[in-house]
Amino acid sequence: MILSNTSEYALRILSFMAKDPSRMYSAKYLIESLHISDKYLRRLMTDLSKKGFIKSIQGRDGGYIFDKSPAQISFADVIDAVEGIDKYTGCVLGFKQCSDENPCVLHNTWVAVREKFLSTVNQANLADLNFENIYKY
Amino acid sequence: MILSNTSEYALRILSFMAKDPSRMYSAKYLIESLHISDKYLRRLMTDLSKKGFIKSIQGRDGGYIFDKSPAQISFADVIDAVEGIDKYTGCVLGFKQCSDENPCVLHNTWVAVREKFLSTVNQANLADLNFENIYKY
DNA sequence: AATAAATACTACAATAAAGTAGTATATAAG
DNA sequence: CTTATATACTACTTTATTGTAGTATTTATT
Repeated sequence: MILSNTSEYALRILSFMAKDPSRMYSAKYLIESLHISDKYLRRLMTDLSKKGFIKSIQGRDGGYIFDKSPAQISFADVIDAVEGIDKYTGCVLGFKQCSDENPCVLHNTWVAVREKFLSTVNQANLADLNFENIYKY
Repeated sequence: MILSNTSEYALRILSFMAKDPSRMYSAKYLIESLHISDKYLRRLMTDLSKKGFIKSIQGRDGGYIFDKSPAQISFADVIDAVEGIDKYTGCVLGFKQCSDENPCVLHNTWVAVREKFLSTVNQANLADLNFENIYKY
């Protein structure tokens, strides 16, 4: 996968929640629907709360609900919060000094891929998805 | 980085060698030029030999030389040999049943990114690079 | 044949990512 | 105020990737 597992999970959870963005989702329901392990999902949800995407409601009948409008959350925001978008902005051959002015042998070719990736994850937001298919595992 | 470290190293080494594709390169020279650790580079070169990209010349004054024309080696070939291209062809949200016929919420958006990536790595080959800048560390 | 200088192989070590266990804390409901 | 049920926290375990060490093998040179 291009993204890390954790980014993949974060996007999977948040895009699942975006289908009905004003309701509260319990950890249990998300775990059963999306087949992500209990403790791993809970830890990730705590992280996403701290980053301001969602808020958690503790105690009996608690769960998670969006704290920010899904329309305000781009995929790039989520990836950046979870694993850092910087991972995806560097030289494909790993040369630190590579730049537009000082390009590596593959720079111009690769920039096109990178721009496509970045523009897509920046423009795609959680409210603008095709909800005809919502997978549950 | 989108690619694994090992893919990055493999591409760095092979594109470096492609500047002068008929000469032999010793491990020592590649290590010094590209700052990849001794044993790691050697093991990777052995793998690349087994995959048919290069051949090794053992014994005194040995080294590595292309076994196949760089023009015949695409970036996708190298990535596939080193870490498997399948990692980059799946659903961005990790749903195994996601397909054109049964798309996940992000499928159509993501296909554009994936196609750009795949077409680029398939078309880019080791002979068709811009050698104005060859970095050495 | 001996030597020197190179690659090949096998096993191990270090690191980072992913996943798990157990306890603590919070809160709605009765 | 007690209980049930939820999330939060801390530490540990597992797995995959990356990197290292040491020995064996190969071969040009003398």
